Amino acid sequence: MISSDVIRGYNDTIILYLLLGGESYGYEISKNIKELSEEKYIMKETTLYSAFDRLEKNGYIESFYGDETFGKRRTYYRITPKGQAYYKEKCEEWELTKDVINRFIKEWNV
Amino acid sequence: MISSDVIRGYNDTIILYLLLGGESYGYEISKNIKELSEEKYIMKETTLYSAFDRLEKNGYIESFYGDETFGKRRTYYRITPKGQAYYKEKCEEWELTKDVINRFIKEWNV
DNA sequence: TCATATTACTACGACAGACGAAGTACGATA
DNA sequence: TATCGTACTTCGTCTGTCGTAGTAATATGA
Repeated sequence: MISSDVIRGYNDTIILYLLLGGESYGYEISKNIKELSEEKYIMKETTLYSAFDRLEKNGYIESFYGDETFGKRRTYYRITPKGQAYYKEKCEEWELTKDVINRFIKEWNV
Repeated sequence: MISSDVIRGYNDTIILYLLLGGESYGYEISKNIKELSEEKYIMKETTLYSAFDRLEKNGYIESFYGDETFGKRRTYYRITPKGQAYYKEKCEEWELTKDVINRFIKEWNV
């Protein structure tokens, strides 16, 4: 399992990535993260929803209510152009980060 | 420049890596990080020294005073066997983390 | 029919780690 | 005499994560 301190800086990016694939809502995104990571990373609910707030405050996503006539009402999110630009930036940063951290990592493939 | 939230989970690992190369002290480690990362990552002093405290509390490093007869007295650190084991663990975790985050990253090499 | 599970959140409070600002202490150089 | 570089230390703030708990609706099974 991956410790949250490691992935911390990428929670927002992970959410934005999934929203690039179309509008979605909390519970679905949570399941998608679990699936795509093959259970190796599970984002906690509170972490997820606080990330939505932060992303919306920054203008990276927009929220709206679904028109479900059944079940509990969902809050849907869609990525904004600003969010897409931010996502792209983060992807570039990631390549740099990988490169830098790798310099401090040894390979133990013995 | 790399944002600190990203590298957060690896500050301890970075320090341990440098201590694997031999005993050292804060200021030197700070400079080594700067050099090895080619200025792409600069660990803040407060972050560095609080990491030392944490690492020592966890038994991953040991501290001792240098016997400088000039200049301000340095606190040296050396990595313990427990610290080496922890470092190794972190290296393995890093491979997993890279793999997971990569699944949420797009390549923009256009 | 009653309990439990699943979906879909919200609120609250605690905690850890990063970091800015400022200060201390020493030596070397200009 | 002043400033720069070395080598830290203290203090307080902020952000993000997360545990706990609660709400609200539908679906499933005994």
